[in-house]
Parts: sequence; structure tokens; C-alpha cells
Amino acid sequence: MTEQPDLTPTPPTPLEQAKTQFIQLWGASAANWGINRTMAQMHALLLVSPEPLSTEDLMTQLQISRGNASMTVRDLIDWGLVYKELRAGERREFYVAEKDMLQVTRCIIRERKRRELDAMKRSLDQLATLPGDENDPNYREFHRTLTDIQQIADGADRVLGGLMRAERNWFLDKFLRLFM
Amino acid sequence: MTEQPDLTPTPPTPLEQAKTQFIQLWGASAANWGINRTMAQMHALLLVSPEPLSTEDLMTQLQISRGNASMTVRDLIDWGLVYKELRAGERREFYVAEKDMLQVTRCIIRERKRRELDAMKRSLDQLATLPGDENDPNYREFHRTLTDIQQIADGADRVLGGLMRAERNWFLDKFLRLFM
DNA sequence: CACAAGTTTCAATAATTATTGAAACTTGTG
DNA sequence: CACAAGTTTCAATAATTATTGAAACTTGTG
Repeated sequence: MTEQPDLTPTPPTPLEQAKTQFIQLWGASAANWGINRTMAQMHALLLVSPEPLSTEDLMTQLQISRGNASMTVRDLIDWGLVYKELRAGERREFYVAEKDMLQVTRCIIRERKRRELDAMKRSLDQLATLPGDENDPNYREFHRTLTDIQQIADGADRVLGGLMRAERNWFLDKFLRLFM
Repeated sequence: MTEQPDLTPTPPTPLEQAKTQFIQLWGASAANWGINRTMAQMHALLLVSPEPLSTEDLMTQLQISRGNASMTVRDLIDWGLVYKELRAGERREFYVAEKDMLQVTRCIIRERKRRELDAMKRSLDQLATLPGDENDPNYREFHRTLTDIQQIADGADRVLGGLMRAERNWFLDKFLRLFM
């Protein structure tokens, strides 16, 4: 009599449940900020994994297709949040997350600043060059709005630039002192 | 021979074109950050309008339905970015944007902090309470990740809180000094 | 070079999110 | 109270965004 392989999955441990909840939380938070949910979920999964994971691992743990896993992991690598790990004599690839959360924060700030803030500033600069009649309230309001937003954008640029260059304790230390 | 009403729309002036481009830009930027595009477009339109606009104005200028206009303007009011203006003897309502961009920035920061950061912090706190075996690498990695993210979240909380309380010149002045 | 063991691409499709528009509602006036 | 002139709600639908999965590709090995 041969042993039947046990196909009933073992119930998840509390730790596994908590991991799943964390993955969901990270995914939902990212989605609120216009970042692909699956990308953030994969990031969370890799963050809490002590070992590098294979594509197969990512697919089963997140329940996504191979194509999705491939595209999403590439995005994470592009962001600088995940590294590819190749093993001698292994054909398949493994992936590890950057674990230093300060470094992670810098990557995220850098990418978002580059992709959105910098692009927006260029467009604003271009629109703000429009000449017009200072006595036309429509022109005045348009121009005032643009220059005001440019000021804010410049401020945001500097704040984000500063945060990117911030050393480990600035976040909790300097800012505390500065603002409290 | 009666005069035919001229139905061909006059071609847009350069200023009108620039306004439209600005509305598109503001909408696209917001969409990148997970904010409804139409809401941002309406906000942009009201920002550059020297006069309050009626629902009808919003509908025609943004080419949206009455229902959409109604819902979107309400969201803007909820965010504190737009005020309702009632006129004596007029049944319809007019809307004006908050024009002080520093105030606008504070509103946006306040809302996003409240809706996303605060909610996330609560969930993180809850997940971080999970007890476990410090010798289990899975638990160690999970717990390290959570506490690291909590630190970043606390830092972000303080930075945003500080920015909200910032006076007019902090953005361009203090931050310049602090980070450059 | 043929094959095995993977990864990547992308057109088709599914899932999600935003919008419409008609009905219900509100509010002021004769 | 009936009506006019608006606003709001929300189920149906449209538009957008994300995902699948099969075919094409890559790369190392006998």
C-alpha cells in the first residue's frame, strides 16, 4: 500500500498569517499612492523572506502568473529595491530585497521625484513662459497660480533631495528637533 | 432675414490653450499619485478662474456630466480645497478654489497623512505585536522589517506634520539652509 | 547544433475604477 | 401645496489598468 501524498495544505501558522497581512497592507498602501499593487506585494514578500526567492516562489506565494512575476520583478529591480542573485550551476534566478529601509526610502523618493516631480517642473516652467496682459484677470490668475505652484514644487524638490541625502538619524533626530 | 446664431466655436486664445494644458498637467500629475484625475482637473480649473464657477461652467469646461461634477466638487470641498459660494437671489451654487497655495499644500498633506499614513501606522502597530521565536529567521526578518518600517513611518509622520505647521518661508528658507 | 530549463514579451482578457444620466431629492416662491 | 430650478444618488456602463498564458526568446550543456 503506497503512501498517498498529502495534498491538504497545512494550515498557516500565525507568523505566516501575519506575513500575508503585511503583504496585503503594503500592497494596499502602495495602491493608494498610484503604485502597482502586485509590485508592492512582491516587495513586501521579499522584505520578510530571510532567503532569496525564485520566480516559482514568487508565483506560488503571490498567486500570480509567470509573466506577471517576470514583469513585476523587473520593475522592482529598476527601482533599485530588489537584486538578482545568480547561483553557480543553477539556471534559475533568485531575488533578494534591499533590506536597509533607509536605503529603500531613498530609492522610492529618488524614483518618484525623478518620474513625477521633475517632469512636472519642466512642464510648469514651459507653461509659465506664456506672455500676456497683466490687466487681464484671467492672465493674472493663471500666472499667479503657476508661479505659486512652481514655488511649492521647488520647495518639495529641496525637501525630497534633502531627505535622500539624509543620514541614518536625521529622520528621527534632526526632524524631531526641527519640528517639535 | 434673421441672423443665424454662430455655432462655430471661436478658436481658443493662447491663454485658453495654456489653461487647458495646465488642467491636463495637474490632472495627470494627480493621477500618478493615486488621486482622481477629474478631481484634480476641476481643482486646476478653479485655481486659474478669477471668478467663482457654477456647476454648469464646470460641466462644460471639463466636459463631464452633471453627476460627475456634483460628486467631484463635493470631494474637493471635503479636502478643504474649494469653497461653496451662495449668492443672494440665486438658486444655483458657485465654487471658488482656495487660492493660497501654501494653504492648499497643507490641506493635501493633511488629508493624505490622515487617510493613508495614519491608517497604515495603526495596522503596522497591530502586526508588530505578534510574539514569536527570536531564533526563527522568518520571525526575525518579519519583525525587523516591521520595526524598520515603523521607524520610517514615524519619521514621515513628523516630516509631514512639520511641513503642515510650516510658515510661509520655511519651504524655501529653512529647508534650503538645512539641506544645502 | 539540439535540447532542456529557464525568462521575456505582448495580444487577448479580466478586473478595477471612473463616468453617465435618469430618477429622486431639496429648497425657495407664488 | 404645486411648481421651477436646481443638486444628489446610484445602478448601469464605459474607460482604464492589470493580468494571463502561450509563443518567442535566451543561455548553458552534451
